[in-house]
Amino acid sequence: MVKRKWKEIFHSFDKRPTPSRCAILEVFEEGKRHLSAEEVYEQLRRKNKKVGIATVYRNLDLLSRMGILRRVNFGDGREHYELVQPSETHHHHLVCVNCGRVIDYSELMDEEREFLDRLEKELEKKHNFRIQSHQVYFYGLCKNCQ
Amino acid sequence: MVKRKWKEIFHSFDKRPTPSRCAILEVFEEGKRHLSAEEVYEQLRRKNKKVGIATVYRNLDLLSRMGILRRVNFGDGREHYELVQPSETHHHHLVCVNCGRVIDYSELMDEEREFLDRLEKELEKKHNFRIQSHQVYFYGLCKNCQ
DNA sequence: CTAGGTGCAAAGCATTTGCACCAAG
DNA sequence: CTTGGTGCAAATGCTTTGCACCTAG
Repeated sequence: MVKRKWKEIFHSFDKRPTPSRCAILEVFEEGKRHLSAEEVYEQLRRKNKKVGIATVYRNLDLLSRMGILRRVNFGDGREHYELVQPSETHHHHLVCVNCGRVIDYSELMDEEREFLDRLEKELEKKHNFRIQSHQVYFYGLCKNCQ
Repeated sequence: MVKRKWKEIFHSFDKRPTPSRCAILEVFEEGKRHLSAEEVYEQLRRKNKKVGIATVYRNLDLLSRMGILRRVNFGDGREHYELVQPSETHHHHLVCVNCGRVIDYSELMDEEREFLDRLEKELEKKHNFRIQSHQVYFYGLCKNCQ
């Protein structure tokens, strides 16, 4: 089931909540995080949804432009996508430089948001730049790779 | 001229400071920032250094693994590289989502470092993760694109 | 000499595009 | 019936690799 809110977003962009698009959103709704296009395609096949890989790419791009998904890049040579949670203004990752494992974290988010908000205001003024979002990545070794 | 410190790093990795490698480092030393492989290649041609593009890729990778360069990704489909400044433990960017322009900034770095250091310690303990570095990206519209 | 480096061309991958066909408003 | 959406295959673009040749220690 695709949330009413999403249908509204689709219509506000003059786009249709097609079966392919809903199926893709369902994959992310089921708890899968930061998936690559190929991984989304794989999940769809596993659920017996036949969607071409080109359609997956086109819709991941569309959903990102609509603000439903967010592109993230972990330096493994392909784009990954994750659901933008309604209450969330940003989202951060620990990336293992050895095995590529990615951990999402939310520690100290309040403090972090407070600090980054202040920094954003400063940067906007100084560089005449309108900041829309930000991403923070930590790189290192996960417990298995140390 | 390639700094003595770099030669030492090369030798500690059992690699040679070849003309190609020195020429690549010189491009970055001349103030060029976050260049793609193709852009490095172009700069070399402009300086009449004949280095194959494959060698550029191989050496950008090598220099990154040696910690002399850092890979950065601005979401434009290719990797970029920049010099790691000796005194610098991290480096941040404002990326224009419209034209792709990238601004480096250094405001509030002390406060930022203090905050991020604290966050890193917390994350390391909680996730048993050994953090080596981090990157912060702000996305938005530059003054020309607003 | 001998391992490390390089250039060139070919190969590899992730992603995009052209086009004919399908489907919803 | 007309615009938007899709599948398929071909094309693209960045990056890597195989291999023969070159070069510094």
